[in-house]
Amino acid sequence: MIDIELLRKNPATVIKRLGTRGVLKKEVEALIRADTKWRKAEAKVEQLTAQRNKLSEEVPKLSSEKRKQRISELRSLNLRLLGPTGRGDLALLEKSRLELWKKLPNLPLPEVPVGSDASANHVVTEPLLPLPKFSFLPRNHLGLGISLGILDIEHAAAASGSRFGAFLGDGVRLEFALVTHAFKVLAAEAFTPILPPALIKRKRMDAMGYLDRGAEEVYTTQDDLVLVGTSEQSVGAMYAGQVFSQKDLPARFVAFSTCFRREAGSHGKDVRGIIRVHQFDKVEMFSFCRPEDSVREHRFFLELQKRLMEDLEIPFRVVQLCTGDLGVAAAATYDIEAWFPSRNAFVETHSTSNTTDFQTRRLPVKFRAENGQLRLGHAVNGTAYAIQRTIAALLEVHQTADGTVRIPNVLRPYLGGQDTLRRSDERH
RNA sequence: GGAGAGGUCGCAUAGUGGUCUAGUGCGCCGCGCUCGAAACGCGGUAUCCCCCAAAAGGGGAUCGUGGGUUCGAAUCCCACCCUCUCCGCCA
Repeated sequence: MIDIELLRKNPATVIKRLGTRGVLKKEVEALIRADTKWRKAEAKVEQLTAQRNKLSEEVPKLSSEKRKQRISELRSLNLRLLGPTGRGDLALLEKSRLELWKKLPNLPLPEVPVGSDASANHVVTEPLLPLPKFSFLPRNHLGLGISLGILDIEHAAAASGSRFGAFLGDGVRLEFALVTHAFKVLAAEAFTPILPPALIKRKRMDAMGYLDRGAEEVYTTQDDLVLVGTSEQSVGAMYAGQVFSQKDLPARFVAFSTCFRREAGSHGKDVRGIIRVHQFDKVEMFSFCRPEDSVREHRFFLELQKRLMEDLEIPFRVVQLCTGDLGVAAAATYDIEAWFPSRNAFVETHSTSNTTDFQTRRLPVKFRAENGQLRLGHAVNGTAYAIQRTIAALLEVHQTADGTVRIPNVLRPYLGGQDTLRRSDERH
């Protein structure tokens, strides 16, 4: 949720900044009106309540005659308090105010390029590594994975239908190698490793900003729990209500979890292979920090992501999302896009967002500043490795003419020194 | 899933319808005493929201959560959540 104080004090700024991401002026104005009405009603109800409390406190001191009279007065006062102009009305006003409030996305940071959709995104960094040149027609990750025997779509479909995949053999070992490497690199940067729950309470998911727009992406259960689409949601949810000491910030976490997405709005997109599936695994970075540090923390996350991709020797570029392409909770987002030779294109493998106080306000997550003041924290999240997409990119980039795939140096120690992925019937 | 116990201010505890603006102890902060410290004494020490705002101030809500009874609820009633102990089931 955005800062409603800011909206009250400076509505023009909020309208302008949200306008850059496609929020209509009337949506913001509707909230202002609802807020004003609610505040008036709130003041009125509180005044009646104060009066009620005062008269009620005196009851035990009154003589029995006066007491009867006072109690009947209080009964009628309570009727007013609870009636249509009292608390009932207030509850309705509060509800509609909250609904309008929750619908507004986060304010983009000033440096975010303005644009209406992905076509206005800025390429920040061109690939540092040269794009691979092949003397043969490069195969896609799906064909490679199947022929290497590390990817099984067919049997996964038998179990679960479309948009599912299973890793086999070296594919499994490759996943664990990536996970182990990410945890190793990030542990050295003061990230606390965490294996969080993948099912979280609906209200926590709501606080993280994933239910007001895009709720159709979320798998639900019969138990008021929802499946996470990223462990960012789990880690944020875990620290709902937390008050950190300032000295413990930034509080960094590296999480591994399976992620579940319905992909309801992506009809026909990336249907083949493991680029876009209902279930995937991801190592995720998450940090709670001071507001004045979140921009720096966000850049730090981007640097870590670049390093993790460089370690895999996969060419990539960095894209800064424009205002119109930002997720609901994000104030600024960078994507990393890896080179996919079979597509002759870059495909998103990483994303890192500064969500400022949008999520921490509702969770809430605060910290005790050195002067004793209680303040809202900021939250920053970012992909370390999205396993399926990363393996897909790795297969494509490091494929060779004979159908084998070179394993990047950095991963070999985790694989007992193995340097190549080859068909199981070619081994020995 | 079943049985039992419990959830009150940072921690520990008191509180079974109005004297609770939730007491006490510990911790923490400030002041006093002291060369300094300990001890001692005095004062302070939650969060959210509304009004008015420069500040001060006024008001409301919160005793796990949500309902209910009542003029009035930490206290009575109902439902739920969580923790602990045991049983069952299970990886």
